[in-house]
Amino acid sequence: MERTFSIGRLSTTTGCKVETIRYYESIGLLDEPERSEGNQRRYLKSHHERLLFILHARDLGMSIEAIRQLIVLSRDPEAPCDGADEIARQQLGSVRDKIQRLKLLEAELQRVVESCDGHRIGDCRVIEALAECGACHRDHRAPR
Amino acid sequence: MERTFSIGRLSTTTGCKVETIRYYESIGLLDEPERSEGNQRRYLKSHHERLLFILHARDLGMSIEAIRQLIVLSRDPEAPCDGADEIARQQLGSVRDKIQRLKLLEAELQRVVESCDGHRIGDCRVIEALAECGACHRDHRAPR
DNA sequence: GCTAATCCCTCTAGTAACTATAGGTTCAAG
DNA sequence: CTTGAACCTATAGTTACTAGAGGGATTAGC
Repeated sequence: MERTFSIGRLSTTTGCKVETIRYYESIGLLDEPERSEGNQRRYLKSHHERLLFILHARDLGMSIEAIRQLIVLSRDPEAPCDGADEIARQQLGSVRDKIQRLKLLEAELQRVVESCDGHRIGDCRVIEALAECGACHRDHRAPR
Repeated sequence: MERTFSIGRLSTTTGCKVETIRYYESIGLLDEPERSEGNQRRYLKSHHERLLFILHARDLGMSIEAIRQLIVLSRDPEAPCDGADEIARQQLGSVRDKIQRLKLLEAELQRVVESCDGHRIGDCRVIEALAECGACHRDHRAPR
């Protein structure tokens, strides 16, 4: 019989909170483990591995749904690999996209921060700068 | 009397959904407008300006709480401007931080995507690559 | 073998920042 | 004056967890 361990140990060995582990089980990402006589969860090494997979993917910004799809895909080694590859590529695209948008924000915030040189709100342009459109691409115009 | 306009018009002139406008009112970011005889909201230009301010700040990644603080600050033009400046600076710091972290992710995802050259899941390394630690700084180790 | 401390259980509700739905009322154009 | 779009409130759902209450289980030390 393979050695088992408690939810607390799974937590400390993965850096994932106990509540989060139970949450992942409740939404079907982690298989339900066996239970002790007293109804406590007893995990196997396979659970540890699966949880690390989930945590890494989350760290990389993947949604729970994307991870769920990867898990489904991985169950069938004969399936074409395009699906898994595609999910990772999409994620890469969205990360690059976020970087681009954040860089625009950075420049804009820089402008906002630099616009302050007074010492009273009345003289400070931070709030004014935020009220202006600046680099904003929002579709708005005067009401009428 | 200043001209007033409906919530629908405020929505189309700002690009903010009707529900979101009502939501901002409910949490106290937008002042409650007057109502028509039939209880419908009637906005003034000042509401339009305030909403744009909120939307720009949100676009720049500020939390509702930060925006609320800016609004409170702006009500007193004699207040020292450090508060407003500080909020914008914090935001700038957190944006720079996010960019840094996303760049790390980008490199890691690039690695994951490049690791696929098979055509069956069994040969594809995308899933394996995600199961490995790679650049992860998570505090985990084998369970015992 | 017993007891205290620690761990674990379920269930419910809360978080941010909206979004959506249901069921009903008002407004404005023709 | 009718009709259809726009509006109203209230409630519940979304994502990905986190926190709390009120209990039972396990384990380390004596």
